[in-house]
Amino acid sequence: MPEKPTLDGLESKWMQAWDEAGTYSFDRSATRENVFSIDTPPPTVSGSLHVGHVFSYTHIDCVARYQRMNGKSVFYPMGWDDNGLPTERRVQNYFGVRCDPSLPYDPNFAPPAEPGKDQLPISRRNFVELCVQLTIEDEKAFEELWRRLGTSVDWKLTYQTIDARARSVSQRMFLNNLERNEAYQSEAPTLWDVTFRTAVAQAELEDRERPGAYHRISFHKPDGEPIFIETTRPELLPACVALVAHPDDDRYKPLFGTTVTSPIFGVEVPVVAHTLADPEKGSGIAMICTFGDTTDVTWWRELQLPTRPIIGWDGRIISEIPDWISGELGQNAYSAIAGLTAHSAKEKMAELLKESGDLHGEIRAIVHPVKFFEKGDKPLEIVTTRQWYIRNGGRDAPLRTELVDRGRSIKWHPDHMKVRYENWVEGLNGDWLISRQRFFGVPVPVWYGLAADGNPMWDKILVPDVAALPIDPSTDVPAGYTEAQRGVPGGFMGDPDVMDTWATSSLTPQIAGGWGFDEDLWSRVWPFDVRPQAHEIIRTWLFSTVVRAHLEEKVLPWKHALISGWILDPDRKKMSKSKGNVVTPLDLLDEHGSDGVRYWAASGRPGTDTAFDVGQMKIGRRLATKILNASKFVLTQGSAAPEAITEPIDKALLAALADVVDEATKAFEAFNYTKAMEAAEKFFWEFTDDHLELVKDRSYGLAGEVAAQSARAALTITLDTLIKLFAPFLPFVTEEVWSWTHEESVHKSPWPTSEALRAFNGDSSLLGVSGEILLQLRKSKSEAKVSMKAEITKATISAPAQVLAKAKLVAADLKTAGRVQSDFTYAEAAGQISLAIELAPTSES
RNA sequence: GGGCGCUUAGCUCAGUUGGCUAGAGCAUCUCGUUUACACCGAGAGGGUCAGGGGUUCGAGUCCCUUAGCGCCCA
Repeated sequence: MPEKPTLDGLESKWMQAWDEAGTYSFDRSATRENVFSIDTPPPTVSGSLHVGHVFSYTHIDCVARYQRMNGKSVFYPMGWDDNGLPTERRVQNYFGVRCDPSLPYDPNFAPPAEPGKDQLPISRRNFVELCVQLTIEDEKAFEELWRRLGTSVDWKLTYQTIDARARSVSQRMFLNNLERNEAYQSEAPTLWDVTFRTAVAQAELEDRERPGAYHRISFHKPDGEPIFIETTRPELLPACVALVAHPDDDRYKPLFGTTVTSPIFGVEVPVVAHTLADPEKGSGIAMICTFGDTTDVTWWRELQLPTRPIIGWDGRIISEIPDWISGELGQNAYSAIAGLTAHSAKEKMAELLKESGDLHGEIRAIVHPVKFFEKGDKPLEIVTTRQWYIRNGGRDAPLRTELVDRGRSIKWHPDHMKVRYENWVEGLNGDWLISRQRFFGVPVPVWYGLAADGNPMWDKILVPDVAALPIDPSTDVPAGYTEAQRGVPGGFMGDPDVMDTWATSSLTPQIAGGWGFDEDLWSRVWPFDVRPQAHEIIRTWLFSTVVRAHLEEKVLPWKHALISGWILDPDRKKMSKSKGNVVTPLDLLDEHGSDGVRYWAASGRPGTDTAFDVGQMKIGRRLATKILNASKFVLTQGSAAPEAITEPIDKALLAALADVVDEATKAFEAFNYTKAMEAAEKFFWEFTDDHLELVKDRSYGLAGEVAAQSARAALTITLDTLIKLFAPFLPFVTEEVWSWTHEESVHKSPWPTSEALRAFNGDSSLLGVSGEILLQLRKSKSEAKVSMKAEITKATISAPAQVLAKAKLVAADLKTAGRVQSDFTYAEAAGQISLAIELAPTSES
């Protein structure tokens, strides 16, 4: 035991010791009922480290540490989510390169020392190599933070969502889905990000309020009479396929079944009826285009309208003049907007309409919700492409019902988070689009046969042998073919796409748990006990994981979902980089200590958004310091056998402690780590402030050896128990204190139980009586503005007889602790305890 | 527009099935160097539990309603 204990240096000391001793190693001889398995979020390593990480990972770590002490073999792997768009973006900026899949691989390629002004085009394989290289660096920084924070992860179990095992699991699961017809391809209108030139899924969408403008435009009836529509997208006029109004709208009823002609382009389009047309909106009649928004897609599908696409994959107006525009005027107008971005085309179109006299009144500015890719910064377009989908109930009511039921049978912490899941599943409007036209991801593991004319036969899907996984169809060759047949008529071609990141990270339990490659491990961990995560990814990560487990095995992937809240800055806004209020987590850990920061994090209950508060971290650090000092005191007193405990107040302490143990245990079983910590903390401060002060002199031996032994034995038991109760939250200081008297780690010691403590038959109400008397003794000195050491000549305790009887049991300790010179006198009285106190005259008075 | 959550002391938050004379920490004020701890200790002040209505012997807690904040979904 150090002379002057300190928190400084505990992190590095114990990080290393735990690593060397394998303290957190998963014991894979344990069978399923003795395992606690955690499917923890693989963080996106290309993002920056922030306090949100520290926050939520502390929560599950507290639970993991409790379960470990509770006798479970804890399966707690860490993964890194490195595949996907964020990494591609980071590599582009970091190295100044971009992926051009048409280029050949350059084995001698080295990235420029400094990113140039223009991004250097490189082959896909070179690009992927850089992605892998950079993520390995990023992962080191992440691991360092996690270790520093004291997460009790088994680092031997780490995986990456791009590593060979993950790719293999992901591809194998996809092939299973394909075989069961749960994965399918479809040529369909798709939400498309023009910047990244990839399809995006419903789960990746977000609505953003954007300025727009209503343009009032006249179409023309056969008799030349105008009919007015209002649109925010006049540039799509050449893509118009019909006008639509509500079937009950008397203004337009006579027009249904007739045709009108579009201005400038002179294209004849039908007027149709559909209930989705809103009579209140604009003029009540709208143009349907290929495709302005998802409602256009619905109309197009349900009314079986033609397809007239004019927006290309790059978000610009397609250059070639469409064949449905025949007149010279229309063709010239189209040429004027061809090649422009949607934004520029809109302005040009407005000009042209003004010239032709078909733009009426003022352009009316509005603000309206526009769909964006959550990682993108241009509005999504809708283009028709061939994509892969996985069924998720989005267009299949029975499956949807099954998935809603699955969600309901998860034990959510807090419970109300389940509605997020239900809202999402019930609002799905299509299957899960999993193919992405990107590069750094798990390839869609199929090839297609090429017809004699060289065109792909999309329905002639060539699948790899499971034993060959993972594969890359752009370099691997399907069975029965040779590389020479790639891209030639009668040969084959690889699917050029990769899968959505979520298509792989929805399989983290399978990847970490050994599905398909370590059946022994799988049988010990599956289904997992808990999925900890933040609420904003319930619709993505949580839901997609449920989908995959349901499709594969008709089971839930885990029993519990532990949902963390967000970190809010002091203005109650979500912490974000753009606001410049993100704090570097390592600096925080340096300044307040890992235990201090963990204390703050653990004070945020499941699902509750929590203010970023260094004050709480300071309190946590103070608690850790207090634990050091109180432990030093208790352990310096020496110990004694439990049988030595004879004093009623010592037994009372243990009885109260038993209640705390039960409370903390019950809270942990309900995943309420905050409540468990608060119970321990409240008791600890009462213990140090009152009980230690009360029994200190007796413990020194001032009342004889028998009474001293009773105090010491009770103090030791209490301290040991408290250290264990704090261990899940403050792993460093508790380990330090524990190590003074134990060989084995506190983190592998058994969680305390209350039975042994209750066996002393203490009466915990004694603590309340002694505490109240102690308070009044102190108060009398405080009000007299004298030292706590000042002597009291006489004190009379007034209380009901029952209470007086209890007071007498503690009188000896109270007398010495309060520096009362003569024995207490007692007066029976109804009501609260009250004291009449006479202070010894001080030298000044 | 639909849904979920929140609103309790200056601040951050507890408050179980209604029993509360509403708690804690921080901050504030006063006092105290006491051999575990000055990164300390002791004591004190501070609240119409967002507003309104209802149920009940009794409401911070249950019901209705209004307002504000946050989030999810459309």
